[in-house]
Amino acid sequence: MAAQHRQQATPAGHRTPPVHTDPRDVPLEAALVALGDPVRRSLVRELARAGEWERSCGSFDVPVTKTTLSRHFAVLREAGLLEQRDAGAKRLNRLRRTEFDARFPGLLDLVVNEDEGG
Amino acid sequence: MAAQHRQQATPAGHRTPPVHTDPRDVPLEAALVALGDPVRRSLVRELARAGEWERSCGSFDVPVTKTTLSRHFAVLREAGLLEQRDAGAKRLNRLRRTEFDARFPGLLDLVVNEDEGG
DNA sequence: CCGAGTGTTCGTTCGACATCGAACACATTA
DNA sequence: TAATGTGTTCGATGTCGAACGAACACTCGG
Repeated sequence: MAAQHRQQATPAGHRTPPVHTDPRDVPLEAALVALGDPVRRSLVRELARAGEWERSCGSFDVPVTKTTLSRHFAVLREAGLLEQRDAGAKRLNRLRRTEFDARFPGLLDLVVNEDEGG
Repeated sequence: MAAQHRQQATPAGHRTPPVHTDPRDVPLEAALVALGDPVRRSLVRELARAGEWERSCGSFDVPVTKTTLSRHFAVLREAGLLEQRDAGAKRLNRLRRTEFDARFPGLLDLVVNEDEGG
C-alpha cells in the first residue's frame, strides 16, 4: 500500500471529476427542461458545429458569468447531452449526438436546426 | 341588419372565445417549455389516446384544481399543441397532431410514447 | 514559488410560474 | 327562475431555478 500515488487525481479546480449520466437513463422531463433554456440550447448548437473535444467550457459566447455557465454545463451533463474530459486546466466537451439521438429521436435535431438570430 | 342575432356568441363562462396559435408560429422554446411540465404532458398523452373533439377540459384525470387545469390548457393552446371548440357549456379539445408534427418532427411522439406510470 | 488562467462550490437575490380559493359568466336542466 | 355544471379571471402564496459575486482548487507559464 504505502502512499499510493493519487492515481490521476482531479484536475482544474474540479475537486471531483465530472459525473456523467447515460442518455438511456435520462427521463424525458429532464431532457425537455434542459433544452428549454435558451442559453443551454445556444451551447448545444455551438457544440454541434464544432468537432468532438474541440471546445473548452470557457470558449463559449454566452452572456452569463463563469458561475452560471458552469451550472448550465452541469445540467446538460445530467441530461445526458454532453460528455466532459479534463485536459490540463481546461475541461473539454463533446456532444453525445448519436447516444442522445438514440434515446430521444429527433429532439436534438430540432435544437441544432433552430434559427439562431432573432 | 336590425338586431343581428348574436351569431355564435361565446359560450360557457368563456367571455372570449379560445385564442389559437398556429404551430408554424410557435418558437421551439415555447414548445419545449410547454412540454416540460408533467401535468401538461399527461394531458397531451390522454388526448392522443382519445378521438378528436371527444374530451372536454374537465374530463381529465390530473391532480390539480380547475383553475390550474384551465391555465395548463391555455399554455398548450399557445404552444400550438391543441385546438379548442365550445360545445354548449363544455369546451372540447383536439390534439393538433399532424400540424404540430410538421413543425417539430418527432417531438410529439416522444411525449405520447413516454412511459406513463413511474 | 508566484502569478494568471480555468472551472467549481457557496450563499444570496430575484423573477417566473405552478398552485390555490373565491368570484364571475355562461349553459343546461329541473 | 333557481340550481347545478363547466370553465375562466383575479389576487395571493410558495417554490424552483437562473443569475451573480466571492472564495476556493487546480494547472501551467514565468
